[in-house]
Amino acid sequence: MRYWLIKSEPDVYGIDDLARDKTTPWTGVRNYQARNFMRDQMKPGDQAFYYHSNCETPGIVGIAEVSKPAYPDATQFDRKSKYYDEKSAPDNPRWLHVDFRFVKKTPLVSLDELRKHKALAKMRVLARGNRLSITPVDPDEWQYILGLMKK
DNA sequence: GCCAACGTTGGC
DNA sequence: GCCAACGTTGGC
Repeated sequence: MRYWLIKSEPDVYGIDDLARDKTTPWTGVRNYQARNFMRDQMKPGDQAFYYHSNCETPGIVGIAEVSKPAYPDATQFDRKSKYYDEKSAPDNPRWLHVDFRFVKKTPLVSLDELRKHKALAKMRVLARGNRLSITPVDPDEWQYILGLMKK
């Protein structure tokens, strides 16, 4: 089982939306690295920190769990979707995604807070200029952050 | 709203 | 296969 961090903008689809929907297809990822993580490494049961980006206080706000392994993203074939990709062939879909299930909301662990801890210094999400919306989290980092939430 | 950093595209 | 131009991300 692996740990992840997934980013989402609260104005687009935040933790409260996931809490309401219970599960959601993680569609719209159009980055090969992020796709490969979902396609090649994510398994049902994997846990992910839910991170709010592009908002007043960016940071981790909850936990989600992979509920369905990767399958083709329907939005790539939908001409009306902003995620439509004319270069993707139905018999060889370019974009895949997993489903996530809501686990729980957590106390906010802000980006500022994450940066304060040496144990987390290597986290991909903290790297300068990082834009990847799905990043792996080490088990040690996962446990450490859970610890921060208990304080 | 600005802008640095990054991924992708396309001309050559 | 290089690399300039472009579009997007996301913190501030």
